[in-house]
Amino acid sequence: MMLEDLLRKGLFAALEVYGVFEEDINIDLEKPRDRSHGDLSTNVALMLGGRLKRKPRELAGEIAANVSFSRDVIESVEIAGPGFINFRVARDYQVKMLLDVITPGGALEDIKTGGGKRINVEFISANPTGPLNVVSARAGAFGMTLVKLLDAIGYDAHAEYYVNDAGRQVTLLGQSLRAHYLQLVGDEIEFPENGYKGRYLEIMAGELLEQDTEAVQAAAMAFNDESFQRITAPEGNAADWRQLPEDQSVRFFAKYALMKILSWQRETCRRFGLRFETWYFESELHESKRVERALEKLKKMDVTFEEDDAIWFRSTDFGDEKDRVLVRSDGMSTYFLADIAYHYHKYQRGFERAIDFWGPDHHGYIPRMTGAMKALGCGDDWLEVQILQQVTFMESGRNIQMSKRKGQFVTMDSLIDEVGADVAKYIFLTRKPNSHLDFDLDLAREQSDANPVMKVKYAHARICSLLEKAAGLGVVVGESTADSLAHLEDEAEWNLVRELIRLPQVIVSAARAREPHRLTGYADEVAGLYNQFWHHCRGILEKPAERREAQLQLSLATRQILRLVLDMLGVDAPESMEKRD
RNA sequence: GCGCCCGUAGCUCAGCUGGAUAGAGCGUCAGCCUCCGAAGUUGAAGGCCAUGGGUUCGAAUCCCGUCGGGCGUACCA
Repeated sequence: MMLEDLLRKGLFAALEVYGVFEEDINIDLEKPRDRSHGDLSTNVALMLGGRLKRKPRELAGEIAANVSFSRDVIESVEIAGPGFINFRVARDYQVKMLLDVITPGGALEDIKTGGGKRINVEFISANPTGPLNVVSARAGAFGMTLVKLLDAIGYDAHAEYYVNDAGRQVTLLGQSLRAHYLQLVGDEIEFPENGYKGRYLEIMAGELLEQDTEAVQAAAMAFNDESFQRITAPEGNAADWRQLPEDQSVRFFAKYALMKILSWQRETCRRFGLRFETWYFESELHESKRVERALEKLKKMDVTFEEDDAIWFRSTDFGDEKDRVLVRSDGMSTYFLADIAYHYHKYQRGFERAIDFWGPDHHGYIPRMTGAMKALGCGDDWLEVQILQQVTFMESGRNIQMSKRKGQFVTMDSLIDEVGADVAKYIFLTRKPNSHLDFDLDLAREQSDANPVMKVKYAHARICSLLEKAAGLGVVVGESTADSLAHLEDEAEWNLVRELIRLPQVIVSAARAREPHRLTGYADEVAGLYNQFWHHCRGILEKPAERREAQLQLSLATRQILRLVLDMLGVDAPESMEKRD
């Protein structure tokens, strides 16, 4: 049983005389900021004071006198301030907790309460009309870490990427590439209005010009594999495409562009350490008639109506501010309908819950989408949308406007090239999801001490170095046991222990709140406390055997926990780092 | 106009779902390596938590108003 549960149980036993039971109140136990206030603290007396018409401080005194815990667990119970009850946890018990955290099958197993339920986490899902830009990097870092967090608390989380390879934008993409291509061969052609003007399409057109059909087919073969088989190479001879009727040739160009761009996007994700179990293609929804079937289902649920020759969804019944079109008056289905079909298929694929990460420009889309899922009977909470606020990129003190059509944006690749995936991910993950983020590219490029991730990596490398040195001296660091950790003495050591044993609850709270950034805060805290311990307890290897053993064990435990957290953040934990001047 | 998000140190941001004296990094100033890794560490300076009310034992945190900033308000995707 976790310590908190143990304390709650004891407190409720003491509260029975007041007629207060578990269902009446939620007992908070938290780690006080000030260490003189003990290891854990509760405010029950303050919460119950008003209700029981008692002075909180007196009530706290009574409760404190009535709770009984084994001395092996709780060393002392004190009341303080306006009526807090503070518990001091026995140090032997803290050691026990630490062992429990670092031992396989221990505390980190106990928090796996998800029962293996499948959760779909969809993120990035950028339009396949250009290279991924840096905005996707933030979503990638968040999504991937959330997947790992959910797995850590016992769910079966599934990373998914939705590819919008249908609709008008794809046609526009084909027209754009075709225009670039024809311009290269000297044809007079007007560039499509709102076409994609990025350099990458110009370059792509140039490459295409040099390739023969076989090369294109070979590229398609290399691109396709079992996990990613949707877009195939366009048929026919590249050189002949310009001779075809426009609509046909546009389709060919679109297909080619999609293939190339998706291969870029996939490669960028790979470089950034993102793994998607599924790349889901919108085109498949149309081909498999899922879009039509979703519409039929909605009609059957009686949440649609016809007006002005269009078919509408009664999203106002689900809290939306107006009803939304599913099928336009010209008979074309909307993106919204395809999206409903997509999410409904997620539901049918057996996910207990779906979490989507969207940009702030889509927040108005939430009520209609969650509404549609409710209408289809998926359950009120089945679809959960997390909005990731905007990233503003600063360069030379100015904002960079991101526009794919104009071809002005910072690519995710250039971010990885310049600051490295680790640094980028860590920085994104120190911010909470719903706040705007100013990303200073100049600062990031400097690789300076402004990178908080370095402190954590450094602490890890330092521990590795210490353990290596110990091994070189013939010092054997054995199994971690209560005995081997029994000789911790210094306050700096206990401070570290207290932080290390918080790991399970940090993971649980970060996962439940969908706030992966709590992990970076924790990593930073652990690294800082280790550094303090380090400076305060110099000369570990020269100490008497028992002290040395305890401190090496503590270092080992710290390293294990840092590795685990860094792994969740997708950040490498290096054995050594280059020394700096 | 309406809706959503945000406003915390000079700058970039945390603040563990309402707790005790508001935190970190960068920048500034002053210390700490003949010693296991100084990308570290110890300390100083820097705050009317945008603002005015409310809720209560207690508010940066919850509610309402105001002011500022971002985004959205399509038979686009």
